[in-house]
Amino acid sequence: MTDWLDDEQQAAWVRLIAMVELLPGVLDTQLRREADLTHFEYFLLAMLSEAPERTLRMTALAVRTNATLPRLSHVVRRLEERGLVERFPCPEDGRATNARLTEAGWAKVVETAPGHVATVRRNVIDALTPKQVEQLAAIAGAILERIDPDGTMSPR
Amino acid sequence: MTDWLDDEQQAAWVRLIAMVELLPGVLDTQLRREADLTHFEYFLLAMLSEAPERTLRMTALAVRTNATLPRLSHVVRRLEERGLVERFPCPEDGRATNARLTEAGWAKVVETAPGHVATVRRNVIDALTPKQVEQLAAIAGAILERIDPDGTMSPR
DNA sequence: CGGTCTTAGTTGTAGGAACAACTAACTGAC
DNA sequence: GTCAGTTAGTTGTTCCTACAACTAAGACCG
Repeated sequence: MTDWLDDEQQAAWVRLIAMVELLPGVLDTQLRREADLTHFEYFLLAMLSEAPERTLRMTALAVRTNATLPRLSHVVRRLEERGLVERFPCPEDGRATNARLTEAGWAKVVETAPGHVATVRRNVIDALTPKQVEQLAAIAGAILERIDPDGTMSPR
Repeated sequence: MTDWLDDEQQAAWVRLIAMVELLPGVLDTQLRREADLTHFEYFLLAMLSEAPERTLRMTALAVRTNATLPRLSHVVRRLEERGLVERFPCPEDGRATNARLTEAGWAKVVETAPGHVATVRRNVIDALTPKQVEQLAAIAGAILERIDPDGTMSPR
């Protein structure tokens, strides 16, 4: 076995895996229950809500949510069917499509955010000391430089 | 908005989300390419490989891999069809089923582990200082106490 | 302009995961 | 013993995601 992990590394890795495996489920479950949204859908709506005109090109939205274009296309279609998002062709570029948050979509975000933030606090932030929060930002940043060198999802 | 996150917390959270969203894909892609396994399947085989007799009851395996029993049942069936695992009824309890790693399954783990460990090193461990590896273990441990209080996945 | 290449996005399909419903086997109370 | 309740797993359905194929529009080049 080439170059195995030592005990310290092994411990960090096992816990990281466990966390990475469990955290999405925790977030999805809460959002599912309270807003009938997956975490990905919520995140997508949140990205739109922060954009100018609450509008983004599909490609830009894909970058911000770290989704492939096909995946995004499916998800946006479903959200459009629920009236939370609308699509319209981009005037400047006939190939492009814009996605815009509807009023209902904005209301959904506003209504959903507090419960979501509370979940994040309860399960992550409040579990850590302020020092650890700072460390976590640095650690996650370092790992992202490896797995997401273009910084598409979290600009650095 | 009740009790929002401050900038420091926000930064840590955004990066954590990005990492949690991207890391599984990185692991899955490498294992898929080199061993035609998902990370979950690899992890399952690895758990079996460390168990006495390379055998575990389905329920015990579900706990260690943090899977629901239905999910585990499907995955083990597929692995059994590929000859990597075999199932047999537990002699002591007629309800129970044991899953055992076959020779082929063991060989698969042995052959796959080095590449997997290299990926883990490249994308995570080597991105961090030894100090940060230590911090990561503590941070992930603290979060797991919230999201996995029974410590099913990573015993503490 | 006509042909090729690239970019933007959609659609179709196949595979995995969550959830619910079901079966089989044990356990404990009367 | 037998009947209610619990535990162990499996099976089936629905939804989501990844991957591949396709369409349409702009860009570049002669």
